[in-house]
This record gives sequence, structure tokens and C-alpha cells, in this order.
Amino acid sequence: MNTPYQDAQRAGQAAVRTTILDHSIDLLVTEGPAALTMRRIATGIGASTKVLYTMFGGKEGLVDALYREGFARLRRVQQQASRTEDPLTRLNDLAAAYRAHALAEPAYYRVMFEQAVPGFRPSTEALDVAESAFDASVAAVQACIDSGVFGPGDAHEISKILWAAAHGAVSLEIAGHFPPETAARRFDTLMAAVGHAFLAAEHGQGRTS
Amino acid sequence: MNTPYQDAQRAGQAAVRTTILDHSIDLLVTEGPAALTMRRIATGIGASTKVLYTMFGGKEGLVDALYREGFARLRRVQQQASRTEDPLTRLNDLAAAYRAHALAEPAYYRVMFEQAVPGFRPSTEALDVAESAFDASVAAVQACIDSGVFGPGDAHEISKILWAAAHGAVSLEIAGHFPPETAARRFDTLMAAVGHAFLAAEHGQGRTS
DNA sequence: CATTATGGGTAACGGCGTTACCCATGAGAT
DNA sequence: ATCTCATGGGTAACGCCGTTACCCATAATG
Repeated sequence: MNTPYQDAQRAGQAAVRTTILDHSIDLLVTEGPAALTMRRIATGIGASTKVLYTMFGGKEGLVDALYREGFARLRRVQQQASRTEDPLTRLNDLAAAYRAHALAEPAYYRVMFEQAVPGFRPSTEALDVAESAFDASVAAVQACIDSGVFGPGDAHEISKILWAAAHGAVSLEIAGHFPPETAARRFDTLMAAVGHAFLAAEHGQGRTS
Repeated sequence: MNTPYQDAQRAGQAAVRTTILDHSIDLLVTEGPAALTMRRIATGIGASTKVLYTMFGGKEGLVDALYREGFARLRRVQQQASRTEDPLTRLNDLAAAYRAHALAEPAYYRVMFEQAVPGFRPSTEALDVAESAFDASVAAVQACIDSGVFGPGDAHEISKILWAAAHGAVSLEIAGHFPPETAARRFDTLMAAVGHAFLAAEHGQGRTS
């Protein structure tokens, strides 16, 4: 399919690509989004800015790659948190892991949800990557439904709604609207309230079509 | 207390100040956060950038003023939406108004919640202004508690949790994670689910301390 | 009328994303 | 083996940005 030359070329490009991304991530995490400039990345790896442009097409493309990486990390964290057997406590663990991860890597969270890079909008492929970070959550919700803890419903839909709730609480916390002492309690109260609405029990509020 | 001269001087400064803010808002709403530069504001009002710096101290101060204005508008919208008598439908109206306002003025929403201006963090006074935008919501929750629709609880706390839920759903919608057709339904489902947890009825989930 | 403080305009500094230009390098042809 | 030529990366510039040092006109004070 490819000549050995093309393979080698491509391998070299891939190596350069990961080098660039590694250094960009380093800048992002250690100095924040403001330090993420094309010049600093280029000089940091000992190359000229031209390389970044031929390889990523511009800052937009580079940030898109970081955006994907951010959700890939979230996905990893979510999968590690979904080993618990009991479906309901597993959902709890996933929510807690979501908040912990957001607070632990605020730079990524800003890129992912707070438009830290001024004009950036994720591509549709990037949004798909983001979507896949919540596979574990969907599976946990499905397990809750299958085991009868939750009433019947669309696991995908319920997972999205849980995500919205978790994201809202974490987002306000990071934005400074929730004081640190109360933020954790409010997060737990909100997640418990939403989860409660989907329980199989008694009365039929909160169904999803 | 003040000499007439000082009064006149101050009046002139206040007029210049509102002129600057009006033009900044105009730029923000019509061209988005990227167009909000000190140079464009200055040339737009026919002055030099120096005026902006003597009056606001820098871009940070100017954006802080816009941040306050954004929450002042939200406050106004919320108060207009809180004329309904029945407490529970009033809460519903407030939530709907919150989402409608966020979608109608995305530029403000970005300044308020998505760090549209790269390094900006609101001052504590600005956060207080933000807080006051939710007075109507707190009052509605208190009315729900007083009328027995909600169980006993801290109205302030419950209002914050409702805010977090609404914000999460709207934020994901604006970020592109919720397709337009489903966003409204998800918002309603989430708000219904959270509200349901605080109803006075039967079982005691979702209390707030 | 002379002096002095104040406030705003000019023009610059350093940094940003981006790109036009140029040259070295190496593949393919003769 | 030499030549031609396409390609990829470095240099340096362009036009922005936020910010500020400098200068001068204006107006209050003696």
C-alpha cells in the first residue's frame, strides 16, 4: 500500500506530532492556557512555527488535538471509576470521578468547556471523541435500568442529563460562584436529587420519553 | 462635601464612562468577544486608548463592568419572569427565562460563564452582583416552601442547586454537546427531576442540611 | 500675566497568529 | 555521476493586540 519511504516519513511526522502535543500539554498544565502560544511551543521544541502550521494547519487544529486529548483523559478516568459492581454506587463513583478530574486538571477543563482558547469551536469529530468519554456512564445507567433500580428509560438520555447536572455544579464551582466549603455538598445534593427522579419506585416523574 | 467643579468633572467622567460601556456592549453583542479590543473601543468613540486606561485601569476593569452589566440584565429578566402567582409555575418560568436569556444573549453568557476574555476573573463585588441576579429565584423557592409545595429547607441553598442544574444544561447546549432538537427537552427533564426531589411529598431525599 | 498641575493624544514596546519568501536537501532522470 | 526540480523548514515580516512613556495643550492658581 505504501512505500517504505512513505512509512518512514509518516513515522517521523507522527513522532514530531506527539512531541509537539506533549510540549503543548506541558505548557497548558504548568502555565495555563495563556502560555499556549505558537511561538512558545515552537521554541520549546527547538523548531520554527512553520512546522506547527504544516502539521496542524493553525492554532485551531492544535487546540482541537488538545481538546480530544482532554476528553480521552476524562474517558480513561471514567473507565477506571466504573469497576464497582453495584450499579447505583458505580454511578455515584463516576460522578465523583468527574468532579475530581475537573478540579484536578482545571487547564484541560477550561479548554474543554470554557473556551480557554478564544475563538475555538470543536470539530464534529472532536465532539464524537467527547461523546465517547461517557460510554462508561451510559453503561452504568443501563445497568441500573436492567437491574430494576431505575425505571425503564433511555440510558443514553438519562446519562446526558446526569452529565448536565454534574457539569453545572462543577462549572459554577470553578467559576467562583460556589465557595469551596459548600461546593462538594451542593454537588452531592444535586446528583442525589437527579438520580432520585429516575428510581423505579412509586410515582412517575422524570421519565425521558 | 464636593466643590461644584468636582461635581461637574465627575458628571463628565460618568457620561464618558457610560459612553464607553455602551459602545463596548455594542461591539460585544454585534461582533462577539473577539472584537472587544481596547483600540476598537477607543476609536469607536473617537478617543484614544489612554482614556480607557485612566477610567478603568485596563481591560480587566472594563470587562468587570461588562460582567456586572450582564448579570444586571439577567436580574432584570428574572424579575420580569417572576410575576406568576403560583410558586411552582413561577419557578418553572424563571428557569425557562434563564435558558431563553442565555440563548438570546450568547455574547454576555460567554463573558459571564465561559471566560470569553482570556485572563478575566470577576472581582468579589462583581460576584455579589451576580448573586443578586438570583434573588427572584430564592424568593420563588421560599414561596414554594412557605406554601407547603416544597418540604422544609434552605431556600438559598435549593435555589443554588436549581441554578447549577439549569446552568449545566444550557452550558452543554451552547458548547455544542446537545443537538438543538433535544436540548430543550433535556433542560425540561432535568429541571423537573431536580424540582421533584424537593417536593414536600412522601419520602425524604434531597434535603439540604 | 506667569506658573504649574492635570489629562489626553502620539507613538512606541513587546508579544501574538500567520504567511511570503528563500534555500537546503534529497528523489528521480539522464 | 551529474543535473533538475519538488518539497519542507527557517527567516523575517505584516498587521494585530494590551499597555505605557513621553509630550503638550489646557485650565486653575498666585
